[in-house]
Parts: sequence; C-alpha cells; structure tokens
Amino acid sequence: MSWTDERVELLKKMWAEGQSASQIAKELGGVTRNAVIGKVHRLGLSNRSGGGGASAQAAPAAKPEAKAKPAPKREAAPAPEPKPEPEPSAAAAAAPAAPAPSPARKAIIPAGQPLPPQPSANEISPEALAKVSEIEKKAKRLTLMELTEKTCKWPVGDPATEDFWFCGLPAQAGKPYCEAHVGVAFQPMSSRRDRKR
DNA sequence: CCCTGATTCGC
DNA sequence: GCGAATCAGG
Repeated sequence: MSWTDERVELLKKMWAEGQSASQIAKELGGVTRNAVIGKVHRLGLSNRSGGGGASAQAAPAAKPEAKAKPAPKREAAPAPEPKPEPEPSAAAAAAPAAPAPSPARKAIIPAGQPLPPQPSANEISPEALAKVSEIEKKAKRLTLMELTEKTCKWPVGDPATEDFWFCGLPAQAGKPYCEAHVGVAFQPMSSRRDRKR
C-alpha cells in the first residue's frame, strides 16, 4: 500500500480528530501504526497543537542511554531555537455542560460494579472541566455493552433517559477512564503534566 | 501486558 | 519517502 492522496487525507483528518495512530492504521488498512506515525512525522504534523501551527521540536538534549546498548546513535546538531510557545490559555468561560450526570439520578446502573464516581457538585479544576467539555464532543457515545476494558467508562447524561451514553474514548492503561475523565474523577491535585522529552 | 507517540536508520 | 524496530512512557 502506498500513501495516495486520499489515504493521506484520511490520515490527516483522523490525526486532527485526535484518533490514535493505531486506530488510523486500522482504518486505512495495509499499514501499521508505525507507518502512520512515521508518515505523520514526515508530514510535519506530529504536534497535535492547533493554533499557530509553528512546528518546533524541542531539542533532545541528553539521552540517558542507561540500557546496555551500544547503540551508535547519531546525535543531532544542537538547535538553538528560542521558543516562546504560544499557548493560549483555553477560555473556560462557557462551561455550562456539567460533566456530571443530570440532576435526577437514582436509576440503578446496569452492571453495577466499579462504574462511576459522581463528581456531583464538587469543585473540580476548571481546567479539567474544560478538557472534559471538549473531550465529550468527540466521545464515542458507547452503550453499556460496547464498553471494554480499554474504553472510557465515564457516564454522560441521565441513565433514565435515552440521552445516556458512555464516553468510550480510549482509556489509558489500567484506568477506567480516558485521560480527560481521569482528570475529573480524581480530585486530588493534578495540574500540569510534564512534557518531557 | 495493554496501550500511546517518538525516533532511528536500513532500505 | 517509507516503515520496522526500537525507545520511552502511561
């Protein structure tokens, strides 16, 4: 399989939508996720940041190389590039959609096991809320039976109505929720994730 | 072990 | 340019 315009187009679209490389690869068929990632990089859209779009790769600087691997890795030349990094703080202004299930909520939850922690009226970091609001637009809206150990099990809506579904986005290893929902599920302090590399 | 993306480098 | 192998991390 080769990268035809259409395939590249789909790749771009899905990548922009936040689909994972493996999902894209699966969709395209005939390629592995590595191929997808490789292509993504070659296309110069490895950074999923919207906005300005100025691509800039942070200098790798140092590599531990703690492994017993005599890898003759060629070190890239030092790239002295001052990067201001335009990170427009997301306006968490309009956030009417509470991630919390509707007010009326007593219905028995299907397979009641380790399902939902109700964030209820707690104070969740506005940042996390904003993130959830965004993430829920992309939610898969899965039904109970479509959930797997790898899908986010965050409930949305009122289980007593038809307007109820589960996030369904890829859950992070082990956790029952996707990253965004993990953020609101656990109140504890958890602000910025460090971007290493 | 599952998954994610990032990077390298022979082709 | 391509992508498997590898790396690094959750």
